[in-house]
Amino acid sequence: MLELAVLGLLHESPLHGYELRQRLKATLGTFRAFSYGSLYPTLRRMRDAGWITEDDGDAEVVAGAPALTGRRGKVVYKLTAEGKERFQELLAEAGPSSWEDETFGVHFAFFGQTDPAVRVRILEGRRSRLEERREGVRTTLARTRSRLDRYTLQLQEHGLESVDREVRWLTELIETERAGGPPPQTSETSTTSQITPPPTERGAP
Amino acid sequence: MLELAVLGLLHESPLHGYELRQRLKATLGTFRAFSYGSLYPTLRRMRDAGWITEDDGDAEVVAGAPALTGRRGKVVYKLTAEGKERFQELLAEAGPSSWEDETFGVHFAFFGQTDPAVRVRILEGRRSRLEERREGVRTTLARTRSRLDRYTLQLQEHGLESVDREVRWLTELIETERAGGPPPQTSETSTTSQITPPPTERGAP
DNA sequence: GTTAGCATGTAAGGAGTTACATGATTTT
DNA sequence: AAAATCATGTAACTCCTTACATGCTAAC
Repeated sequence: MLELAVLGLLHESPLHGYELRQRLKATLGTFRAFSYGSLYPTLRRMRDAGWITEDDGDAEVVAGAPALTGRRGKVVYKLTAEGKERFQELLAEAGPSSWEDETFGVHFAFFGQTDPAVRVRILEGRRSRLEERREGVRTTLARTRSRLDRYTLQLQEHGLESVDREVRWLTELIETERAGGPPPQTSETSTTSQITPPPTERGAP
Repeated sequence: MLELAVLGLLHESPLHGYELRQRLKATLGTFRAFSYGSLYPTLRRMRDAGWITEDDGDAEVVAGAPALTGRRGKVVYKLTAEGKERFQELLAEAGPSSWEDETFGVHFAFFGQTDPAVRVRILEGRRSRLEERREGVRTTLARTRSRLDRYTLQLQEHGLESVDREVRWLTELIETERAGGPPPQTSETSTTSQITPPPTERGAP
C-alpha cells in the first residue's frame, strides 16, 4: 500500500520524507491518508530491502561549505534499480490486491505507469468486485427491507447509489481504455509492453 | 467499531455468532464487513467485560431431552444491563470517533436508538469533516492540477464528486432532522428522550 | 523572541485480516 | 454418502495510528 505509493512517487523524482507525505496527500486526494508514524518506518524498511537509498539533501545547498557533518539535514530518498523493478512488479499485479477498496485508488493513481492491458484487467476486476457486492446487498435488502428502520434503509440506499456511481465511472473508463488506450495496434498482437516508459509524457508542458 | 455494532444488534435481539455476522452484513451493507476472526475474539472480550452473556441456544430446541451436555451447541449472546449502559454511552458520543470514515456508518446504522440532538451533531460533524477535506483537496488540486496526469486527475475528480454527493446527502438529512426530528414539541424544551424504546415496532407483523 | 511550519523519528498499541482447524446439520 | 453450509474458534500477522520526543528555520 504505502510501499507502492512511495515507489510510485519516488519513481517520478527523489523526495524527502516530509515532502513525500505532501505528495501522498496531493496524489491520493480524498480517499486515503498516511501519517508520519507509518511513513518513516516504511522508508526504513524499504531502504533495508534495498529499494531506495538515502541521500544527503543538503549537499547541493551548502555546496562548498566546510564539513558540518554532524548536522541533521533533510534525507532525500531515491529509487534504486531494484526499487524500479519492485515497482514494475507491483504495477503488473492484477489481482484482488489491486482492486480492493483500500488498494484500488493507489493502483489507479499510478495507471500512467501501468501497462494498458493490466489497467483494463484491474478496472474490470474492481467493477466485478463492486457488482458482486451490490448484488449481495440488493438480495439481502430485498429480504429484510420491511424489518429495517428509516436510518438503516437510508444507509443501504446511499451505499447502493455510491456503488452504482462507481460502477458507471469504471464502465466509462473501461470503454475509454478500449478505444483510445492502445493507439498503435488496431487488432491482433496486444503486445503488452510491460516496462517501456512512454518517451515523453510526464513533464509535458 | 465492531463492539458498537455488536451491542446494537444484540440490543434488538439475542443472537449467536454466525447469525450476528449475517446481520452485520445486512445492517452495514456496502460499506463495511467483518470476519469471524475478529467477531469471536470481540465477543469473548465483551463477555469478559460483562456486557454480554452466553446462553445455551439449544436448550429450547431439545426441551425435555436428557443431558447431552457434552455437545457443542450454538452459543447465543445477549446483552446484560451493563451492556445496555455501555451501548447508550457509545451512542451518546458525538465526536471524531463517531464521524470518521470507518465509524460513521456504524453510528448511523443505530440512529434509530440515538438521541435526536446527538444525531444532528454527528451529521454536522461528519459534514464539516468532509467539507474540510474537500477544501484541502481543492486547494492542493488548484496548485498542482497542471502537473497531474490523466489518471490522477480522474481520481481526484471522482473523489471530489463523491464527497460532494455525501455532503448533499448529509445536508438533506440534517434538514429532515431539524424539521421532522422532534415531532412532539414545537419549540422550547427539546427533552432528549434518551433510552425510551418505541412501544412496538421491532416485531411488528 | 516567539509562534508556526518544516523535518525526522520512536514506542506502544489498536483493530482488524488470513489461514487454519474442527465439527454439526442440511441438502442433493 | 458427498457436498454445501452452518457454526465456533485460534495463532500469527499486517498495517497503520496516536502520542511523544527532538530540533531546525522562517515569519511576525
